[in-house]
Amino acid sequence: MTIYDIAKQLNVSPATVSKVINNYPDVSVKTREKVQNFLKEINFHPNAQAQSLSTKKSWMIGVVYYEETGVGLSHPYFSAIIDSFKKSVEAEGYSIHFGSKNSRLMNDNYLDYFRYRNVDGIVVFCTDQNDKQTWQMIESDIPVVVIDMKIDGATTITSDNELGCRMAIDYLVGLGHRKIAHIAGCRGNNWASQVRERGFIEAMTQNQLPILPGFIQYGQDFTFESGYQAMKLLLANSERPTAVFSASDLMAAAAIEAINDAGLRVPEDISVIGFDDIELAKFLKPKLTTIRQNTAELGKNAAKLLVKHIDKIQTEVDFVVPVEFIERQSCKKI
Amino acid sequence: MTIYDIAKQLNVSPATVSKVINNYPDVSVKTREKVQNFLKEINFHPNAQAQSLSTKKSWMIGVVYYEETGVGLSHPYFSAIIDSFKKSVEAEGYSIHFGSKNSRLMNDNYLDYFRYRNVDGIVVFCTDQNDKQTWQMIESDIPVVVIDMKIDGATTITSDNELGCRMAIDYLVGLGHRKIAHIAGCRGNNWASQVRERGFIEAMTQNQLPILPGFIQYGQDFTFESGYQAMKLLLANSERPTAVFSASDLMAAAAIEAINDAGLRVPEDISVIGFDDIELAKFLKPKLTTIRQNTAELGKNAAKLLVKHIDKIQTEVDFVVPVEFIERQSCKKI
DNA sequence: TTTTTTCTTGAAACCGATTTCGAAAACTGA
DNA sequence: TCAGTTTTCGAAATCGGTTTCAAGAAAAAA
Repeated sequence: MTIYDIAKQLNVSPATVSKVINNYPDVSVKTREKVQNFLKEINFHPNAQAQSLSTKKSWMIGVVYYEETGVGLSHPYFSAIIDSFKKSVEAEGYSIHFGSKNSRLMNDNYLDYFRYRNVDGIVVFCTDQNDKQTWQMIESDIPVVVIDMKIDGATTITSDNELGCRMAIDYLVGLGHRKIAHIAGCRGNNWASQVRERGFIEAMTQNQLPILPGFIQYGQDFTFESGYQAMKLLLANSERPTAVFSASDLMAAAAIEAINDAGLRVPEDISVIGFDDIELAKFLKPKLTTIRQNTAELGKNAAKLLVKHIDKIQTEVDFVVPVEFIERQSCKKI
Repeated sequence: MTIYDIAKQLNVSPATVSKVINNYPDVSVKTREKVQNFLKEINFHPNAQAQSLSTKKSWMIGVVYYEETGVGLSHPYFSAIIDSFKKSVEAEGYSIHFGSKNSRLMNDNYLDYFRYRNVDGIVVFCTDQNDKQTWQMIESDIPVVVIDMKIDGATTITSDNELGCRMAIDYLVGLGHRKIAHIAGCRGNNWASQVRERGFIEAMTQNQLPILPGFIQYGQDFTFESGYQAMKLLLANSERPTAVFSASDLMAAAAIEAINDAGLRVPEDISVIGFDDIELAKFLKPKLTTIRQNTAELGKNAAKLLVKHIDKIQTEVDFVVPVEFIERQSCKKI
């Protein structure tokens, strides 16, 4: 059933039907009601493709994330943000569509894909600063919002990582710790990882504490396994830390495991603090003290900013979402 | 840049350009190469909407899941399946598009939405058997695959829940347990919950063990909180179980917590076994023995079946994916 | 009542592809 | 060389909407 069929049935023109659907003012009340009733009756929904073709608006938001870094759909941090993002854009009339490198299209980058689909905007997740594809998208004419990374010239949303680091270190210092080590997310271009490492260093400096040699160890893409290795290195260090600040909860979990495996206990021997507050955190033994990223707000604001960007109301903002300190049981007074 | 522009540039007709793009045979080698080279040069991608409009094929797969039951995007079981599903359909040329009840469209059901978008197929997740919307979709002309539930007249994919239950109970029985209780997913129409409860009962019967009064307790949508309450009830029972088979890992985690809070220990006092093998399972103390659902296979086969369905190669299958027994440390010989 | 203004309406062009079908061009073979 | 085939090509219709604009109808002003 098309607007042509409807037009014929009602003895009006397709143009009129279209106008009713789109709430144009130049339709008389009588005609409008006649058409509206009929539309309701047959539960008419226009064809999205035809609509997009002529309006050049698809009401789709493209979503990309980078599987390579292991931060895929199944990472709880990511999926929580997407969940919230989805709800918010839907409230604005958009739907989300996942980017793909498609065998059929033989496209080797996401921008081409999104161009092909004519998405109205793109949200990019968790990537490194040198990623070519991310830059391609940012520099394109399609509105883009980047989550979890600041980039000049792009609209970005991030958690207040500096604050989070300060909270963590101040807390540990408050408990009397002075020998505090850091497990960084990775060595390389991951933005969050770099920022948290810098945040750690700054917070230590502000507390006039030295960072002992070997007290920063690097994970690999925030994974459990790499966190475990990093913690082992910290334990093998000549000086042993009394507290460890991990750049992610997953690595914190790994650290706890490594500490236990070394015959030591958390928090009695070593305090551990994480970052993220994924669901896992409260199931660890001991329950993990951590810095919570507000995934709901991140997703919601990403959506808001993107929609504004699409509507040309504003461009290029760095939006920072507050973090929250979550005290549980993995840290102890020294 | 459209095929018309290209046609003009190359002094051919739009029809010819289209034919080259779609590998029609009736184009001479010379012309074909001329066009192909140019397409490459300008990195041309046709307009998806225009294509869909004329071919009536959108190369999009609709995905629905039910937030109400808490089995949203952020549930690790769900997102792992989607992840695998996504990869498989992309290999076949499709992309995934999330269903939405959209403020703009004012649609109050997913079928209308998917009709509007002209998706080529739909995958439905985790619902109860009486869900009207699921039925609407199944009975529609759009190919549908349902994950995690069997329904007559629909193509479905499920884990081998019966086998999983048998494995769990046989294992516990092998360890000498006779007083085994079950925490069910929920009281109501959830398919997985019902099947596992039945599976529990059958496995107990096969082992000629009685199910003591009050030894089946119900959670609410598999949540932690409800699992905790259920376990508390089991502990308050006049006879105390020596082992608990939980219908999900999350509820098993809750059970462990409840047992500990009651001053008892797992597995020394009570053995606990879960279902799913989500990431969490290996982080619990003790590490959770559980039945692993093969999310990768579930997603992959859902994709395969759906594509076959779309291509009209086959319809209506109940595909069952094997489960795997994962022994960790939450169960002990009695 | 006539003129002017404001409301309604629909014909037609357009969005960017696909596909049919007839005709022209290029080959056959005699 | 010419009739008969086979290739190659493109005009035009189609998919299902939107939007402009001219014109007719109705209402308001004179």
